Amino acid sequence: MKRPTLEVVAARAGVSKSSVSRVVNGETTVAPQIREVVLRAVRELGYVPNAAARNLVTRRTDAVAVVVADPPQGVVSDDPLFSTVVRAVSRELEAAGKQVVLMLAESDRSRARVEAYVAGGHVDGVMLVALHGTDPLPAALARTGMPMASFNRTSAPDVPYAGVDNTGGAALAVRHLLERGRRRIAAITGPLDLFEARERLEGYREALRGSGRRSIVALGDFTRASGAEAMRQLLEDDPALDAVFASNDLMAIGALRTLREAGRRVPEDVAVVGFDDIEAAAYTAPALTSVRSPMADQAIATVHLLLGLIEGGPSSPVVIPNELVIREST
Amino acid sequence: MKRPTLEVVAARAGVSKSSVSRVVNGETTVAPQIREVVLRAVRELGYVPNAAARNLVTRRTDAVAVVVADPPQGVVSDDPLFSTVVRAVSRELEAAGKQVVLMLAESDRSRARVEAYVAGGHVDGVMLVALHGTDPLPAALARTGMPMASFNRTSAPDVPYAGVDNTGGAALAVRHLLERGRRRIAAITGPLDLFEARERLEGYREALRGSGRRSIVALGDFTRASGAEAMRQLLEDDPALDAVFASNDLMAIGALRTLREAGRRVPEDVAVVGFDDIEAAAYTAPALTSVRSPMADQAIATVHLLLGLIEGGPSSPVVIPNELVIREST
DNA sequence: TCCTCGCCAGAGAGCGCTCCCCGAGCGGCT
DNA sequence: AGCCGCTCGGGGAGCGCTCTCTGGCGAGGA
Repeated sequence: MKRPTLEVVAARAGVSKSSVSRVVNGETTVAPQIREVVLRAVRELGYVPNAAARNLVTRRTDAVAVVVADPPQGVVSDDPLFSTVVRAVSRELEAAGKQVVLMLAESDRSRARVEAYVAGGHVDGVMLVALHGTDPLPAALARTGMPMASFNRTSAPDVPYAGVDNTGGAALAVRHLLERGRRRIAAITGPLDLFEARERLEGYREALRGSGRRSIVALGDFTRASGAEAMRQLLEDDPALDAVFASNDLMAIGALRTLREAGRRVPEDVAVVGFDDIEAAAYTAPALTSVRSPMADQAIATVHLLLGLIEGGPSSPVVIPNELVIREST
Repeated sequence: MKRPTLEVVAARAGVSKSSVSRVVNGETTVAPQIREVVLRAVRELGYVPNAAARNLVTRRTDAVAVVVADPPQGVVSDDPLFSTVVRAVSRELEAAGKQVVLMLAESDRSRARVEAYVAGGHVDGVMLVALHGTDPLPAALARTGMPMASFNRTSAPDVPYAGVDNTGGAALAVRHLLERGRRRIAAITGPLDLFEARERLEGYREALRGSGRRSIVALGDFTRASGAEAMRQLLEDDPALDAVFASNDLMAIGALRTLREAGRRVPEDVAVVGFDDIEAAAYTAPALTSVRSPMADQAIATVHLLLGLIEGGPSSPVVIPNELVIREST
């Protein structure tokens, strides 16, 4: 089953290849009756342009690589971040007529693969998601000169990004706990090679600084399991704590579980705040207070950043504001 | 910044284009010293083959479309299914040297886009995810003759798929509830145009049939919110119920919330079983008993089905077995 | 009436690659 | 020694498209 080519369509319509090409590409300098007859031929033959041939000569691919980079153990694997972001990004890129080439950069091998692919000019631009702060990939990709934008800040300073106000959001959460009269407020932080994690921790410290309260920090990796484990450690270190700020909701969910097992009532004994306001936050028992940072908006902003860059426009980081959603856990 | 071509590499290495092509494509009929000198030239120039040119002549694209089809309201949007499946699929396809082109088929427009894209021969095969039973897309795509495999069964009978034993799994869950001595066992079903939902409901009915118990069914759409709502309705319809089987974990989580609000203790007053055993199931309060159906395995099986098909091999549906994971909720 | 200008269709040269085919070279057999 | 056959490198056509350039033709001005 061979697909018709431009030439076949031209023959059918009784015009030249050039004219068919012009019509197909929507150029205006075509007489109406020619356009008409060409369009009919296209329809009758079910003609679809061969993208490979077109790319070969135009040097455009109409494709964008969406690179999702996190370690194999999958810090974000079951994270709503992945689905939310990838979906929002796809939808937006498709609306802009771009194909989405999804690439996972987990191992060193796949990183090299991504780099070669991008350097090979198979895409018009690159969209980065979920990068470790120490990951060399963004810098390597930036060196190819390919237009690029990142969901959240990365280690490469010149890669434009859309991010949320992590520091401000964390401070918001902690101040809320202080207002509720909590005195010993612990934090569960994410992996500190991630900018989000560092900034959220900074916001926690900042808010606490003014209050004269001591900071108590346990390290997690943004997964539920790590949140549960960190909570166990916090309870051991300071049994008198009466509040916890978790750097993301998944860890907050893990913390809730540990608290329940330890017989602590939430929020009576210990108040809990999360970050991200994922959908699951409204379904925990008790429902989780969380800092809402609209990931979909952030994803869309990143896409627009990238599209602007591809068009040759300028780019400046975008910061998405966030707000506190108060539920039962505080 | 222009990339080097085959010809440039050939000149540098002092051999013909043909030889370079052979080396690059790993053909064996090349003398070692030629291979050596070519490889060095490739390295020195940073040569990367132009995929467009290659595709143009070989008619292979080394790309696979992963089509995720669900309505815009996003039945699976926050569903771990999306991230788990898309990740597993990507990883497996990348290992096989295929590019992953992610396409969402939500609106009619995007469905048409997918169809045109596939018909246009831009990919070597199609992988279908999350399709409604009544969706005309699988049949339309099947008509293009493109190799295709589906994650879960679809309405098009001749599309090979990898699925789980939905009927058996549901029956497993319900029999477990019966063994626990439950007498009024309700079900929350998913949207009935999905095969999974229909089959799981069938399993519920089948297991109940032998026991002389009545079935009580409420309709959900696989989201948490719908599970919560369905549970409210079930409590209203039959306040004496003492167990619920939810067709997926997300709805079970919603149901748990409603039960908590209604002051019913789980599992003392009402036992709850879910389906899928997503990671969150271990973190609900109380932790959720669920039918484990390894989605990643299923995704991988689907990929292998597709790859086999692309290679021209035969194909027969694969059914992944499942097991019951018993936790606190029953 | 003739020339110029503008507009629009057609011709054709590549884009970078693969792959068929040819021919050179060499070893083994008669 | 001559011939056959086999291995392996090179030449070059052609994949389907775009885009520049050319050419034809009608309109308008001198």
